[in-house]
Amino acid sequence: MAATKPTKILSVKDQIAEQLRSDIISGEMPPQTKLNEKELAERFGLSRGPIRDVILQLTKEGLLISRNNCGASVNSVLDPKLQKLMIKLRRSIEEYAVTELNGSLTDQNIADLEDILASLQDALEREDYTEVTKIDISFHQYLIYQAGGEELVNIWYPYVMRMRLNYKRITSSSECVNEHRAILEALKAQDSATAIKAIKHNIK
Amino acid sequence: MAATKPTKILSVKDQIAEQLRSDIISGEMPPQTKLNEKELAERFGLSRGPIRDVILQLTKEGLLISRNNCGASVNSVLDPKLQKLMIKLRRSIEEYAVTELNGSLTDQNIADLEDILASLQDALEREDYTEVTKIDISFHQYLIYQAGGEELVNIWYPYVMRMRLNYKRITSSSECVNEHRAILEALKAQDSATAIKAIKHNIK
DNA sequence: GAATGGTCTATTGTCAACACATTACAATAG
DNA sequence: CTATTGTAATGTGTTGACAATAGACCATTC
Repeated sequence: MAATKPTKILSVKDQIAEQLRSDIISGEMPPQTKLNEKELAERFGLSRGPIRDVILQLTKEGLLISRNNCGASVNSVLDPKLQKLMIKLRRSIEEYAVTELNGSLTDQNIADLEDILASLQDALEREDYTEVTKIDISFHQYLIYQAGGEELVNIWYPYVMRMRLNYKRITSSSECVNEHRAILEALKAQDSATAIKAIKHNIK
Repeated sequence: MAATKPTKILSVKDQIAEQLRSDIISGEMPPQTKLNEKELAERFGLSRGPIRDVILQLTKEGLLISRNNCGASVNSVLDPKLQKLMIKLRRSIEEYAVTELNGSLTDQNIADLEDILASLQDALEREDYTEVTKIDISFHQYLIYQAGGEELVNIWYPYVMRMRLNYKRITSSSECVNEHRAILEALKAQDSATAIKAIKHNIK
């Protein structure tokens, strides 16, 4: 069999969730925007059932806020104190990940990460900042997943989402690629201390 | 108008979720147990819709694990390394909470907490350990909610659930009440350092 | 006998219609 | 004119029926 790149297969709900997350992160749906189930169902050509599932999921992720019988709306920015706490927690998780991964990354893993960095660079040059944000997240997610599997991704994800919600517009300079490259290089060199420093510097 | 104690009103889904959490924490549904939607729907006298919502919610909380088209099952215990990480993260959150709450608890808050401790004592004497666990959680939840609202509770909750999943049987000695009383006393005395120490001692 | 392929059943995913709650607005009483 | 109550419209919660899928079982082939 040809060693074709495994095409990611996503469930319907995951695709909808992905789309809505993009809309929220890009600022297309600012905080307080109300989500109408019927409307969304028509937009995606589905019934309300799957939409409701997605809304529940995004609510647990912290992007939306729902009240009984009153629907869901895009969550607003966090209290600065809570924001600081979230940054601290996310850092703890990512420091754990790079520590855990130190020396256990395969050549394939490194190649994958290089690919992600390449597409990050590409998106930056196209000035597609929504895409930049998504790729940025996927770089971190790759590390988290390798270190702790789906379980760890699930507890990590809400922090990223809330942080993204707070910095509406990503400060997308070329630093972005450099910061991530620094992390990758430290991991390749199996230099745990430098990797942690690089992660800390990237998460802010 | 009479100042009756406000009776907590829970949505149907929240009640189902509460029941399932109890079943899982009590060990009645050990890890790997498969959840059958139709079965559960009949048990609670509902259709599958709300049940599906609850399953999704508990999955996000980490109690269940779901795969596409294959249903959900009770999640298994964590890798010890991840468990240690979760304890660290939960401690960070609770330390934040007691620090934040220092000096800002109202008399009503303190009375509420005293009430919770009283029912904890009561449940212990009845040797109803599932109830003990639930009240234990509600004590902490009260603090978290006061410090950071629903938002903070939502990110805190998964840690508690996963920790409960790991210690199948609560080590329910009378220490349990004492540890919580120590936290409350430190808060009453507005002694932040002692409160943090007490929290740290309680979360393990 | 092991492996491949094809049914069959149990269970989940999706849908459209109905029941109910909430909100906004209009009608009425004071 | 203001406050309260009744009513209509909008949108969410729930339901039961239908479609699609995964896993088990059996037959067939090499």
